[in-house]
Amino acid sequence: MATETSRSKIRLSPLDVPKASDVLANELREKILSGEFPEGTPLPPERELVVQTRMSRTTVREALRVLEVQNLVRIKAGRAGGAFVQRPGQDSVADSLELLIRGRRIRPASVHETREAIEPSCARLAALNRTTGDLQRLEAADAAIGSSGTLEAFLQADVDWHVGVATASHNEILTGIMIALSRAVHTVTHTTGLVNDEVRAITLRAHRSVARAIKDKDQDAAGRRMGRHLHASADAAPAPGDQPDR
Amino acid sequence: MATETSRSKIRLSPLDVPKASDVLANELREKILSGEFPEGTPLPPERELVVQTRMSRTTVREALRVLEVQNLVRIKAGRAGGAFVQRPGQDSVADSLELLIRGRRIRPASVHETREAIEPSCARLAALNRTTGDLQRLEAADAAIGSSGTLEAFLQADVDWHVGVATASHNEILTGIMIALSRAVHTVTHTTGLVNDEVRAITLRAHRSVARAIKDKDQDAAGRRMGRHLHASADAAPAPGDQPDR
DNA sequence: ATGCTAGTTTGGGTCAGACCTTTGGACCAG
DNA sequence: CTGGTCCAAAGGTCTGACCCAAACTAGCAT
Repeated sequence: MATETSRSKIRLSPLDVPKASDVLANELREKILSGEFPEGTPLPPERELVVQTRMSRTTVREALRVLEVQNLVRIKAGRAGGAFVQRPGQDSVADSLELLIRGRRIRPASVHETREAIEPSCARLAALNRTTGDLQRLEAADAAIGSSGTLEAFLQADVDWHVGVATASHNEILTGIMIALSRAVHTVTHTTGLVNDEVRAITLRAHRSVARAIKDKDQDAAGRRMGRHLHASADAAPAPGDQPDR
Repeated sequence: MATETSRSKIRLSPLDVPKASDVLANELREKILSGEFPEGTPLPPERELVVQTRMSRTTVREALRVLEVQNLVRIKAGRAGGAFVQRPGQDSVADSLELLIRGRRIRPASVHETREAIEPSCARLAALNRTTGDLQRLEAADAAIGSSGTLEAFLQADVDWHVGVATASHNEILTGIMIALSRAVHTVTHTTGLVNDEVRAITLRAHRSVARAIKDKDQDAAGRRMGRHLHASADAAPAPGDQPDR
């Protein structure tokens, strides 16, 4: 069994043979991320890239498609169209987190757990870094909660408020994560949701209380109140033994 | 300036005309996420999809490529190759966060801020949910820190330990985020890093102290100590005015 | 029988070229 | 000022061919 077929001691680590389209994609990605291509720059048209790279149009297109999926370029058709450089935003993080949550069947409870882990910190940072513009946005979202509205409108306003707090933290990473979590919560609650007037009133009061702390730059109070708010709404939503996956 | 050129009040939201390849990609993505195609299932070969969907191979390939970038399938060449269904893992979240951090020139300070926001919560959850296997992994990482080693080895071990804590929280979302942040910190520190024996000793002591709390299921202590550890290492690393981008 | 070697098959990767569709602009008619 | 017509640029799709990689298979030589 132990047949050593090699007569030479020369050893090579397994070579990777990258696909041509990946090579191009990587090349372009580097130039984008390094800032060599600032935002909005149009990449050369596909047929132009073909002659420059000596690759086929198929390959060039695949590379561009990859970058598009990664939200590094936006591709428009038609005259004056083409691939335009874009900096990746919080949305792309949100997309991939959404895939993770859906694909892995992550329990809503886990999502909530994550929010409880993160949002108080968001609130603390918001209290530290908020601008007056941030405060206005929070108030606007709250206004939409109290008044009127369908279930859909309520959920949207609630999400807006929480994302607003994250934005006020002026930390783009946390903001991206919160956008993702909010989306997930939104869709889940949409189906599970029982939302009556009492819930609205309670939510509104909690939000206002947190917002006041943020306005007063009181980090501790902001974090503490946000924690309580989340904990309370966790109790309100039924903790389902529905899909006890992991 | 206020020229209202429209005489009609009828408003339509912009219609999207999805690309054929996106239609296919979405279709397949749904079936994957819904669990209809369990992990490891081979999708039909490209040429087979062509006859089933009546699309060209180009289009089919583009769709598959999209799914590959989203980490929903793994594509292998050669006989018995093809596209195999894969559930998205923490890595894909890490990838997109990495793009965000690099592409937006997020300051190392912001990354650290995010860690300080998240890791104490990870530690608290770890204290709640850790298994004995988790504890062993933490010890292993710490062993690698103390002994020997190049700068590279130290950083890797440190990252492993922190990811280990996240893993012990048994919250896949937090784990994914931590993997991403760790990677980012790793590369940054790699260049900036000043790491002497004293730093190693201090790091080791802090880790052990957190690990003990996790072992004892003492949530408060775990969270508190992790917070202090991060705060301390933030001071150790120079707070650079290097790239004060935003 | 054993073990290497050369085909063979299945499937992805790349290429070249044609044609379709979308979009912006220019120009013209009412 | 409005609506039509046409053109050109650029992405989107299709066809069909060929090239490579991987896994199996059949011989052939020892």
